[in-house]
Order: sequence, then C-alpha cells, then structure tokens
Amino acid sequence: MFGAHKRLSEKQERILRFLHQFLEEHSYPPSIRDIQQGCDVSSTSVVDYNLRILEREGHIRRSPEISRGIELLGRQRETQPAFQTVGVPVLGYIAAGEPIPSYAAESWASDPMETLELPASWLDGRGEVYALKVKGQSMIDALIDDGDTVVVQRASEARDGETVVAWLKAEQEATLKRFYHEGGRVRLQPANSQMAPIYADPRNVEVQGKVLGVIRLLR
Amino acid sequence: MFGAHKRLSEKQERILRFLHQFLEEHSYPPSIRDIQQGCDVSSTSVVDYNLRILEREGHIRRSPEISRGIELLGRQRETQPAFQTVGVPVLGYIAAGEPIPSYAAESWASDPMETLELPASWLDGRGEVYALKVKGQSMIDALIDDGDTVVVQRASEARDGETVVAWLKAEQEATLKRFYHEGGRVRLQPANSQMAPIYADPRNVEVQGKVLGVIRLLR
DNA sequence: CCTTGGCATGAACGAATGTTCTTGGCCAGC
DNA sequence: GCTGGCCAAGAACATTCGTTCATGCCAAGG
Repeated sequence: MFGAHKRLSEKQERILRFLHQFLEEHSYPPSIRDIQQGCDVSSTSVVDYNLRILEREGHIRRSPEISRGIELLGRQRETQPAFQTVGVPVLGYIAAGEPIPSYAAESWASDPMETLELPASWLDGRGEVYALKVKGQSMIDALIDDGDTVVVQRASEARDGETVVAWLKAEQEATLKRFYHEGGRVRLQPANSQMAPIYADPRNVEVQGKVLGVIRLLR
Repeated sequence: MFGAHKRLSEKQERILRFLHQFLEEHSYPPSIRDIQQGCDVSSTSVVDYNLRILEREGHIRRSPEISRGIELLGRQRETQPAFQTVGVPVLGYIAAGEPIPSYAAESWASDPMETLELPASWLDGRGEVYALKVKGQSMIDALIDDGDTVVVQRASEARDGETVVAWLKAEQEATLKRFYHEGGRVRLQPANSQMAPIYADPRNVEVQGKVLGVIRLLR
C-alpha cells in the first residue's frame, strides 16, 4: 500500500507533536534548532535524521536549503484554505404553503437565524449560497424530513435534471423537485421515484434556486 | 480609531500582496530575499525598510532575528480551530443484504476509499466516526436515497430513540432504524412514519453504530 | 564473530537570511 | 538655499540555520 505509516519512534512522535504545537503558536514553522531545544535533543543532526524519516513516512514535507521549510501533511490541515469551513446563513424555513424567505445578497448583515458551517470545498466557486430548514413533512416525497436542512444556490433558471427550489404561484406552495422543460410546459419530478410527477405552466413556476445538497443532523 | 492604516506606497502594497500569495502557496513565510525577488526590489534593505513600515502600520508582525519570522495580521480568521474541517474516512457501501465494512480503529492506515470533509464542530468530542455510502434504494424507508452518505459514530449499544446502523443476522441485512427496547424484544422504527416498524429478537440485532447524520450532495 | 541497519551524539562547514551602513534623489517648508 | 522627512540602491556584516562528517551503541541475522 502506498503512503502507509510505519511505526514511529518515541522521539519522532515527540517531534511531530512539537511541530503541531509550534505552528499553533507561531504561524511560521520552527527551525531545526527550535526543534532541538523544544524536544531536548543533543544535536541538530539528530533532528535532521528524524525529520528525514518523518518525510519518508509521509508526515511532513521539507523544502531543502530553505530555513523553516517544513510543512505538516495529512491530518487536519492548518492554514490550508481549501480545508476550512464557510459560514452559510440559514435564512428561514421552507414548507408547503409558506413563502420562501428572500436573500438580501449585499447585506451580509441581514441577520440569519443561525449559521451553518460547511467545508469550503463543497461550495467551490459557487455564488450566493444559503440554507433553509424544512418544517413539516411536506417534502417527504423528495426524501426530505422535518428538521432537515437544504443547501441552496440562488438561481432563477435551471437546466433539465437539476433539483430546484420552486414556488408554485397559484398553489402558494414551495417545493423541491427535479426540473424538466417539456415542450411548452414544465415537469416537476419528485426525487422519490415512486411518486408521480407534476406538470405545470412555466408562468406558474418560479425557480428560486438550485439545491446543492441536503443535510440531516440527528440529535 | 486605534491602529488605523495610513496610506501605503505602491511598493508596500505590492509586498503585502506578495506575502498573501506566498503564504497560500508555501505554508511558510517568505524570506526577505524571496520578497526582494518577487517584487523586483533592488536591495534587501529596501524590503526591510518597507517591512518596518508595514509592521508599524499594523499589517504584519515580525519576529526579530528569526528567519521568515513574518506573520500576517488581521485578515480573515486563519487558524481558528473551531472552523476547520476533519477528514472522515468513507469506509465503503451500505446496502441491504451486504455486510457492513468494519472499522479497524487503531490502524489509521487502513485506507478508506475516500475521505469526507466535515466541519469539526459537527463531531465535537465524539469518538470513532466514519461514513458509508448508500448503494441502492433499500434505505428508502429511512428517507435515504441511493448515493447518500451516512455519518456514523461507532457504537455497540444504543439508547431508546437513537437511530442506529443495525445488522439483522438472520436476514443478512443492514438497515438504518430508530432503536427501542420493548420488553424482551427490540423495535426498529423506520424514519418514515408512514412505514410500519419491525420487531426483532435482541439476539438477532447487532448494533454497529449510531447515525449522526445524513448527507446528500446533488451533482 | 562479523556484518548490517536503525538510531544517537557532537562538531564543523557553508549557504541562507536578518541587519546595518553609506550614499543619493525628491520634495515641502522655513 | 538649506534642512529634515520619506524613499530607495548597493554592499557588507553577523546570525541563523540546513547539511554533512566522523563516531559509537545496539539488536538482528548470517
């Protein structure tokens, strides 16, 4: 297997722990002599020796000839931007028969009821993203339960097959469905394949956003 | 106001931009000569001079006598531990009629098929947590679709009302249900309230873990 | 017994890097 | 015109720091 971690000696583990601690405190990596002092090692060459092993075992990466050129690998990253979370505002509830809260884009200050932390990697370069809590079991045909959270990217159009937050004007009803253009009308297909689709007039359907995901956190 | 930023010269802004860029790429700060090259400056003393100003104006902090001892100040939260993600191993698939992959706890090396990034705040102090991908629609009565991901905390016991990953020995079937002791038997309640519960002999039910959450990422 | 490989020690070399000194252009204000 | 503040260039100087060398202990294995 590739990248498997062999057993580390006590000194090596101590150095690894010191690296984590130092990086939390200083925001720049330690020098070899910093490690030497911090871990009660007799010589810099010992540190160098153990660092080579840590690198070979895939725990760190070193940049030769560069002072403090040590990076922690794997594990929870530190300042790695791609592995941080982004706060997504939870704007309100979604339920059949109630209007969908609007998203005042520019004013980040329009205070959401709460904020949902999501890994930045899930959102990539997507634009305005917000979240809605599902109230009641009206979305059960989309396999979404009471209390679930849906993550939505604001959009007013959708391509065939995308799951959207749709507002049916006449029925005064919000719903989550797969979206298809079909000739002059629109087909809204429940996620649950055992349910029948809804056909609607395009003028009666207002797309509010695309559904990026559904999250159900239990207790 | 305290710490107000005075106007920066063009060279100073360029250095500041270079600092940000370098830190994103390298995870260790640049040396003065790195900055000199990256910003087309004639001398290291010029860099030093401008760094002093940037420090005086509160944009950076420098550690004297320490190579690469430059820290960016302010900015968006960097190393905020509560807002980081944790890699959760996706161990395999769960489907009715197939055994559930076991989680070799001690060997971090037992390589998962992939890793799911989750905000650390969702897991808090919980112990061994892993994830399973749902194959097929056998979990549809728990409102879980093909392709969904379930996040599981390893456990062999459960309290009433908790949702568990259960293995029915006789039926050779894995399932996600609410768990209740009821006299001498066990009631397994589907999440979908429209479905009927299953009653089983405790000796036939093996609890593998508690379900922390369900995640459905669309396209 | 001897060799081999993992591990540790101490010292030194040399490159990387922070710091300082000298010099000089530009410009507002007295 | 002279002065002082701001900014910059070029060159050295002094540390810091990565790397290497020589040496020795010790257990596993032929």
